[in-house]
Amino acid sequence: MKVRNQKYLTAFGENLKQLIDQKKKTPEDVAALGNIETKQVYRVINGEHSATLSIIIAIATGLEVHPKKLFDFDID
Amino acid sequence: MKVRNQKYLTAFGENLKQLIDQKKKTPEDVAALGNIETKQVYRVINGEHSATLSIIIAIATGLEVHPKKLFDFDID
DNA sequence: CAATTAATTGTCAAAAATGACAATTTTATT
DNA sequence: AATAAAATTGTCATTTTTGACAATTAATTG
Repeated sequence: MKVRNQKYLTAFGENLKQLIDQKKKTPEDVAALGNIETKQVYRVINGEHSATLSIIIAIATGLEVHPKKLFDFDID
Repeated sequence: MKVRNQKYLTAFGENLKQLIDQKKKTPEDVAALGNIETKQVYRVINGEHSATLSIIIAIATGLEVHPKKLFDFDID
């Protein structure tokens, strides 16, 4: 992965994890509803990958939240 | 490109274009400030690619807007 | 309208993300 | 503690994005 903004990716993953918990879902639930691999969800949670827009939208779909919710946090 | 959600990518690009105009910037300005290639910005505007989170964040940086602004629109 | 500059797109190698399944680790149950 | 089930991570081939620069098209100026 291009380490352009690892800090942001980590924060993004933490926020995603919180949202999943708040929704009382599991990464598997999200993946199933979003039609992607479970591993992709974990990769994003862990900040391992700079996920593509397609995956991000799929996760929002699987989470049943508006995509902007995934970005509704601040760093530093 | 994986054609998982071309419709969304197109809408995302249109929204981005509007934001750039509103900010009275050019794709080149955004790219320069975000430290990415100008072509990347055009690719996203045109919905050609499912851009990575890194690129999306770089664009938000270059635009000087909060990343969630890039997702603040609805489809259909 | 020619010439110069700015804006946008093409190309392709290199790098990175995705998908599919296996493997491992963790958690729950007895 | 052992077993079974669930949750999380590893691997690697395939597909896709990114970066760098060239090439083209559009806009502006003289």
